[in-house]
Amino acid sequence: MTRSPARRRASIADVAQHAGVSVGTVSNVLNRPGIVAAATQERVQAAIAALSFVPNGSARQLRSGSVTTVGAIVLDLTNPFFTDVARGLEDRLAQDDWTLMVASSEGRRDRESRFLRLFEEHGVRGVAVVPSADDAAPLVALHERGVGVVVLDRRSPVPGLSSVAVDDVAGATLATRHLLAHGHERIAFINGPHTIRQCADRYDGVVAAITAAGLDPAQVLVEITTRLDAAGGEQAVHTALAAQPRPTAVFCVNDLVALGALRTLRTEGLAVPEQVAVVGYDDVSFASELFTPLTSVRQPTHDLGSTAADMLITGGAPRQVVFQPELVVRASSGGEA
Amino acid sequence: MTRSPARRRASIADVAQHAGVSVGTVSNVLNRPGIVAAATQERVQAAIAALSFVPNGSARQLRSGSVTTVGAIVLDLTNPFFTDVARGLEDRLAQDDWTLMVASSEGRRDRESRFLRLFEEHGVRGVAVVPSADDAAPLVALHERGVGVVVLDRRSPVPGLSSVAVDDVAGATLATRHLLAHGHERIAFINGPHTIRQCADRYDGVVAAITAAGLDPAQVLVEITTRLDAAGGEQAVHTALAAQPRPTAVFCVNDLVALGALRTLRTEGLAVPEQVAVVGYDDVSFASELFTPLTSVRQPTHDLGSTAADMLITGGAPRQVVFQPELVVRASSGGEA
DNA sequence: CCGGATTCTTGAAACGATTCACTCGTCACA
DNA sequence: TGTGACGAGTGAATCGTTTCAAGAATCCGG
Repeated sequence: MTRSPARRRASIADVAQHAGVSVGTVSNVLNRPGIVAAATQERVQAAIAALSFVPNGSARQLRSGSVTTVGAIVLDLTNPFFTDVARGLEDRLAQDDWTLMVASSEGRRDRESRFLRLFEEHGVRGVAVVPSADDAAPLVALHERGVGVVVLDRRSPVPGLSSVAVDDVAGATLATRHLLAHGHERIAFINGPHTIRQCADRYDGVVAAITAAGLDPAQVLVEITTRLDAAGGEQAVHTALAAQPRPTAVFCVNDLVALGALRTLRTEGLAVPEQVAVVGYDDVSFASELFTPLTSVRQPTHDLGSTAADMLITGGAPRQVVFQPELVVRASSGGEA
Repeated sequence: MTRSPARRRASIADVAQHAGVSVGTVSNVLNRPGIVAAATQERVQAAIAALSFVPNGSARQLRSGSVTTVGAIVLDLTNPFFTDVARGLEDRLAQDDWTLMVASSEGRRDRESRFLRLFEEHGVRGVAVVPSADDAAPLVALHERGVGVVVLDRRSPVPGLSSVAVDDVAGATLATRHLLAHGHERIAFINGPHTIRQCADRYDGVVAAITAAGLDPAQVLVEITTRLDAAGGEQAVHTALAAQPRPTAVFCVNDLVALGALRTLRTEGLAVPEQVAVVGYDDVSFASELFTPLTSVRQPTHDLGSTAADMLITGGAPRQVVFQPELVVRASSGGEA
């Protein structure tokens, strides 16, 4: 307690000296207590306590090679969808006493590769990544260097990588079909950049639904690209309303964007769903309690994470899992058609 | 590319051999390129690329001692309040190219100490912790071992530790005074366990406001303890409504709890604010867009995080910063008194 | 052509743990 | 009394970097 803060951390050698044993014995007390005599063990434990010794993780890892940490990179940690996925990862990892480090790429490739490198340098056992772009090469290379890799929330573009995804084309089709069934013939789709695969897939789903209904996407659809958060939604909806003819429905690529859209629609004095219908994506927890309860596409978030974690723990050949989304209809789209 | 995945990672020695130089030179290329001849540098870089060499972070750290990573432990990563704080930390750290590892304690001491230990073993430069309990001893000990420590979202109980907090007593007083001004004389306070200091402080604030109004807390107040999430709010509000006489207002310790409370009130057919007024805490992004826009206590979340990060980076003597909260009045409490 | 600067490069000693081949008593049994 | 087995503990090698004193090579002015 009176030790100066600047003092060097106690090492295993200090403990050994203090307890009057060899370093090997201290290490044994730490890692295989079974083979050390009880009396010796006590003395060593006392020394550990006296010096408040904490083993140096770098040294341990350097020598033994193994860790039980995995890294996760998501697009946006302030989006409840991704925190729920992270929770799923954590829960499954905790079962095997592994731990999770989470990082947020903000959809930027430079941040993604920086974290990827950081994780690799720290020798993580595996990574679960929601990619910021389509290029799988860095992930494949990482995998070839012996690090477990799971692509999260989108199908792996290459067969050599595992992935856990939800069918985004189907989800967007569900939502769009619903809006078409309500008679909307002019729909704004507030989306993120197509470099993010989920955004591209959802766009395809929207187009597919429109085409399947015998309509012309060029007539029906207005796509607006924006940032994937509430502020993005606020801005984008202004653009959407300026389109001619004016859309009667807005489909948002996620619920945060939808939140922003609803906010702007309200300040603009437009009634939802009477004047403008709104549909979101993710069905986050607050969707049901909004001023106008939000129709949204629900995804099995927790399972997404836990399945990915399971793949990293059990290893094995790459597999691609795809879950199916479902549409949760609420007031913002006018209810059941 | 054709290398077997099981192969050992390339080391600096492999690179040195491949490039026909010594390990020292490779290290210099990596860390002080200035002192290496251009031609040599090129050869080494080529070798690095050829072997897809990634330096071993453990070894580097073991030798050099220093890292620029800090760990953060929050109570609940699915609560937007804490992700906003984390974002504040991240933003400030990024300015100095430091990186953040986030972990969620779920309010459990065992998880908190596990992560604390993990961080220390990995040699983090500092930690920012929202403590799960009142005992500062482990944090003080950690600090004495030379790790930077900032207590987040509550005042440090001891002078030796830095902290960045918001005045919780004041925040709760603000909210309660507001409800009293609206004529509520029977108020339910849905709170978390008092072992979490924020919860205890907010309780004190509620009591202070009631007393200051010349009323008897025992008459006015019903406190219900629950989990700090939406599900907790749903349950607790049932208990609150069963109290005799029945409360006409519910003050929730955070907005997630308030979200659950609103949900239950709606399914129970009780009008907000006419039959039951509701006030939350944190003013998360969706508070303004709820079915009944939520009156809430706003805290400077981002600043909380960035200030903490700043303290960790700049070091210096321990200081305790306290921000002031403000009340944002919306419909759920009946608007301005 | 020499001495001294200057510029690069080298090689070996750390860092702090884990691991494993050994040594040293003890004890049981023939 | 000798032998083998067994339980405890030892100590040196090892992991992959960084760092630094010292060596090698080149250059320049006098």
